[in-house]
Amino acid sequence: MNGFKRRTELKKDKIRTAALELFCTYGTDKTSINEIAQKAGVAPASIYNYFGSKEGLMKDTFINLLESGWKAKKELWETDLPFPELMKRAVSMKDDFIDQINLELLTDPEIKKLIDDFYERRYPYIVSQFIEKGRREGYIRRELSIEAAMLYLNMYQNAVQHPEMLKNRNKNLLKELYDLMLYGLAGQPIADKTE
Amino acid sequence: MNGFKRRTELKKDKIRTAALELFCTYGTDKTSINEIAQKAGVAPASIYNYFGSKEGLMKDTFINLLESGWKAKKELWETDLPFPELMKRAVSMKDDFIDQINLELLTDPEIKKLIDDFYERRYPYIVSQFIEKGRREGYIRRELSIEAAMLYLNMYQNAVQHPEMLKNRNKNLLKELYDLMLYGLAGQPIADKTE
Amino acid sequence: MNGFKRRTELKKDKIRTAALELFCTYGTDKTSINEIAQKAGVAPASIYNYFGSKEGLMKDTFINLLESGWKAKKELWETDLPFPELMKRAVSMKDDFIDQINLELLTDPEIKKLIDDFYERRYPYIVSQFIEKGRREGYIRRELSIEAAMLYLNMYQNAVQHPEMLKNRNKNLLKELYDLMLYGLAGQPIADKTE
Amino acid sequence: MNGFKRRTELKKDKIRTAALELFCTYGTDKTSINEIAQKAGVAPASIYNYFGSKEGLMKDTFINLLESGWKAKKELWETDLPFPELMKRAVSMKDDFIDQINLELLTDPEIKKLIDDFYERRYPYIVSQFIEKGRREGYIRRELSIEAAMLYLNMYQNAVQHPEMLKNRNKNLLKELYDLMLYGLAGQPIADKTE
DNA sequence: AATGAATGAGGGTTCATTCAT
DNA sequence: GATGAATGAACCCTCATTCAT
Repeated sequence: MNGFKRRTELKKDKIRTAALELFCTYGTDKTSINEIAQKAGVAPASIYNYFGSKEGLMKDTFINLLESGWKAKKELWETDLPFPELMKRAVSMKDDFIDQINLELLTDPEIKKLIDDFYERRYPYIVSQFIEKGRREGYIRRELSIEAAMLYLNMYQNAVQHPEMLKNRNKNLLKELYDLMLYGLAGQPIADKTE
Repeated sequence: MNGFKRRTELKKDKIRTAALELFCTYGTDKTSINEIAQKAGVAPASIYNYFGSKEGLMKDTFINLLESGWKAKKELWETDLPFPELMKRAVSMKDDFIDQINLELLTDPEIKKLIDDFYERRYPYIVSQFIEKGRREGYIRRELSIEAAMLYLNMYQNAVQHPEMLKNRNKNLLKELYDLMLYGLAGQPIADKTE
Repeated sequence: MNGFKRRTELKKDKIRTAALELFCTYGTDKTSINEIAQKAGVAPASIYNYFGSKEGLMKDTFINLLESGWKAKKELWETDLPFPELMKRAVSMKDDFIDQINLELLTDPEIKKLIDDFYERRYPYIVSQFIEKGRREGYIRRELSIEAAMLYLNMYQNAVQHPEMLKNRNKNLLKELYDLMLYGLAGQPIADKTE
Repeated sequence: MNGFKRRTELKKDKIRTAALELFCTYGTDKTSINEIAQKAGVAPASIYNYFGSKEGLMKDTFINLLESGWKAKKELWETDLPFPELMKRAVSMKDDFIDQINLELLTDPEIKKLIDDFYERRYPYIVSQFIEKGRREGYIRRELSIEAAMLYLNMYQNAVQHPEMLKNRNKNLLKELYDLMLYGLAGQPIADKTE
């Protein structure tokens, strides 16, 4: 890559960074192209030169987010942590993955395909590995389907990352939630092994 | 109530209905007063006559939603269903209650007070009754806190009502989720008693 | 006048009173028909029944003001006060007469005629009497024209009633102004005879 | 300054000119951004690009007016004209200075400060010089306060510039007014030295 | 290639006025 | 005749996008 393209790539990244931060802080709707341009130190028109439209920039941002989130997740799964600890970390992992960016983009076929790929192939694969580990270590009963486990994980993730939850971050409450995750309303909480 | 006021009330309701639907579909930001007016078959200015401002309409919509949701919920809790059935219904009950409408309204003191009242008094009361019933019937272990139970319920509710879930409404998946609710990842699913 | 018409006249007056007060406080532009109606305790449509339009109401208000102002002024001139005192009172007399109501009405021929009548006939008549009195008592030099005297009086009236003047109502400043009125920049102030 | 900025500055000035004229003719309230834009030959949105808001444009217009008026006034005072001529010119000098633009802007702290500076420092300074000159040349009696002189000048300025006065611009009337300025109602007019 | 300027389309809101009862 | 409801036109303003340099 020559110095010309490198400088271009640098500017694109500055735009991406600015956009991501503003999008996550104020939402895509409340973030104007002008604000992004100003924060990135470029002219508004440049954003159009690079990304075509606001939706184009959102798409780019979203895909980047998805991929980097995927990478982090994959790294986590590939560690050798004991199952309960892995579970806790997976659940509490910041996941701008999917929630931060509004779903109205889903009309875009490229995005739709990516998300489908993600949900149909990549995510199930990783979750099935998670479940397999859980089974091997005796924490997950055999008959649980992957779909149910995926939903269950997402559910916990949403709950744990809910603003109210984050605000009153309460150790006991979190511990109870993790117990519920393993044993449900009826089951017996086990003695804590990791904390 | 004379015919005059009745017709007024009717129009107000048409506006409310249109607003609710559009707010829930597109979000409050992406819904313009013009759209609402058109869908309700009134002039935009009429909405201002009735509700003062867009925020006023949002407030009205939100409060209505909250109260009618509360009423339905209360009725449900007061039935005599066995605990697992009650749990399923509570969780699958449509609850635009709080999630559908954006939280930036929370600046309004009236709304804030209502929500606080709801979360500090009404909701805990009902959940504590729910838990008590679960304990009596042997489905909930004694040491579970009300806070954790509230969170857990909300979590399931959000999951069950998640668009994707609703789209692929899958009997088995739901059943698995309910099992997870009672017994977690590790526990033993019991033979289904209600289905 | 029967009871019917009397009640009608009463309502009209309530509207007039409300309108005058609001017009003078906020200006005619910033006063809405709805506000007037509410303050007067009638329906907005009633104002249209009585006065035809907002401009109609403004016209009515303006004429009333003009006439009542005229009456007060006339009464003052007909007293027997010594000239300097008369002058002070004339100048400091609250004169919503002409300034309070915006001049864009002047397009209306009826108003225009009234104002012309006022400025061409009634006001010169009264001022000429004032000047005559001033001359008789030795306070006004003989060669001063009526037009100039009219302007001069208005000028002082505006100055004395200027908000800033009213705010810092300063006895000495006022006294100086009255001296200037009689003797100008160059002349000798006389010993105060009235205060 | 390159051609780019020059053209921008030109457009800004076109907007300023259009705004000033319309503001003075119809008042700031009755002048819409659309009208200004049309008269200036730009898009309404451009006005917002340049001045931020209607209030911003008003502020700019007002400050420009104030400063340019000040400059003209200062130049006048610094000439060597004899006192009566100076006085005439000062009074008849077009002074949109302060009266033309509505006072509701005074909420803006920047404007408020400017006006205060003007009325507390700049204007008194110039008037005191005027008075000093008048005294030296024997036209102003020694005991007259600066406050009174300021008021007196303003008063004449308003009168001379009053629309009706301008309409019927009458040489004799004006001359009488200037005599009144120097000698009041009672004093002796001097033989005219300048005309 | 990069930019600052320019804008059209649309948003929320107000209000004098008319309409239906 | 009196009213509350209803509205069209206009206002200020924002912003994604295009244009001229």
